[in-house]
Amino acid sequence: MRRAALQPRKIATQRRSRATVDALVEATARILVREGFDKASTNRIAEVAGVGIGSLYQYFPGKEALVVAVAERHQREIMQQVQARLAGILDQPVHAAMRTIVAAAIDAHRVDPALHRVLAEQIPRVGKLAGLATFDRGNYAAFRTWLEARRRELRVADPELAAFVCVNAIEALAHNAVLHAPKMLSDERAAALVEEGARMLAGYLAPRHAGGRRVSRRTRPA
Amino acid sequence: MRRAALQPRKIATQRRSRATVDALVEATARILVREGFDKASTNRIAEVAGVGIGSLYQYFPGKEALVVAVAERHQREIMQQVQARLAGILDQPVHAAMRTIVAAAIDAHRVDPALHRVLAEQIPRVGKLAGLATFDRGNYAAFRTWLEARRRELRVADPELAAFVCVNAIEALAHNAVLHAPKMLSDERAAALVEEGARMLAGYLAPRHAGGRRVSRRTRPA
DNA sequence: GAAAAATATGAGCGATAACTCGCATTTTTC
DNA sequence: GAAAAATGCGAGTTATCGCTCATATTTTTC
Repeated sequence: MRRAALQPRKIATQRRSRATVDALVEATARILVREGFDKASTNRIAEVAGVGIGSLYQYFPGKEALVVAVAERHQREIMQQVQARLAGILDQPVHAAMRTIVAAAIDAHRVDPALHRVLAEQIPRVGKLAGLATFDRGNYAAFRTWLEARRRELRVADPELAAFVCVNAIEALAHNAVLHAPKMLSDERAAALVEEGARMLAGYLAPRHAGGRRVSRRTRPA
Repeated sequence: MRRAALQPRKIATQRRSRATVDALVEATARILVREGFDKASTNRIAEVAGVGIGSLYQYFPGKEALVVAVAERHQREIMQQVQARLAGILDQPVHAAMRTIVAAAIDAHRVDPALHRVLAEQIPRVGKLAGLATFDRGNYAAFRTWLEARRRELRVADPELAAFVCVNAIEALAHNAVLHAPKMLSDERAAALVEEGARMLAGYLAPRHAGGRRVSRRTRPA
């Protein structure tokens, strides 16, 4: 009788209750992928999870919270897969770094394409979901940091602007290749796509010498 | 009693009934923008349109059809605004052409940003909606045609791949600038954004000389 | 201007959703 | 091993949705 009466939702998580929560999140993900967002009612989620509806509402205030939990789990998986690949990026020349980033972005979208699609489509509706915002901001900030670290080798007048252009281009390329144009990723073509994307970005950031050598003595007195 | 009994929906459109249809479409657009997709129930649409629900179902088979009608109207408005600007593109050098395209894409998204956002978010859910598919395919095909017409001046090994890369980059830039980063479009910065995008694309398509002059005698024996 | 066709209406039906609450079962505590 | 907490349950309440249909009103036809 500690504080169970109030704050009826999402409180305790010890022992088996953890299994209940996991089952609910897993069921939500399955339904989102196999039956679509509209079929993911709280009643159905509980049913698929093999859990009573009452239990669902003990841990989640509603359907949105379940979807958020699924999105966060998915994001965690992507992050793990991607961050390892981006570790060595500081030691690579510009063009190679871009190749790494584009390839990593595409692979990130391939972690669970069906789920990623549903989440990407539905996230805007789900209470503005801080999750995706965080995710994108993270990519954006990381890229900006990389840009500024390499500013000497590049020709970037406005890092914020350049980061905006690059991050959006990379994300769009990866997203649409995986979700809307699978033909672009069939073996031979996949490598070509990565190479083209990398060439575009490297050419944009370091115009004259694609290799990444320094190119002009200064970008501006500022 | 021509054929009214069967096919009860969406048949006749003469005289005042046209006004009813217009009122319904307009009401749908208003609700989508002001209250969101979820609040756009058929009952509410009819209410806002000042029309009985029965009338709604005489012209539209359901909510989806209303949303499709709104999307088609929005797309028509965009097309009118954009096609004029892209007319002179064949006479422009590569870099200038890219500038025109990027600027046109951004302006297209500015026709009615709030509505565009809702439609972009909800369209994936609405019966696969042929509308957007048509729209994007059109852009894609048009760009490919332009690419092949200019093949001599460019360095494009695979037009399909290049079109994919460019169209996605342009669309993402415009979409996110207008809908997620309005700060990028405040007067001075807007021009810079267009210029950066154009530079990236032109550099990608015609690497050595940004101006658009010919650059290599052939891309491949194929 | 009367019959017929077209158009407009809205109460209400059936379905389904989100969510509650009183109670059963399991686990922990001492 | 008994009391107490934690956890699990699901029939039932409330709300809203999409949609129909019998009927009323307007317009057209001749």
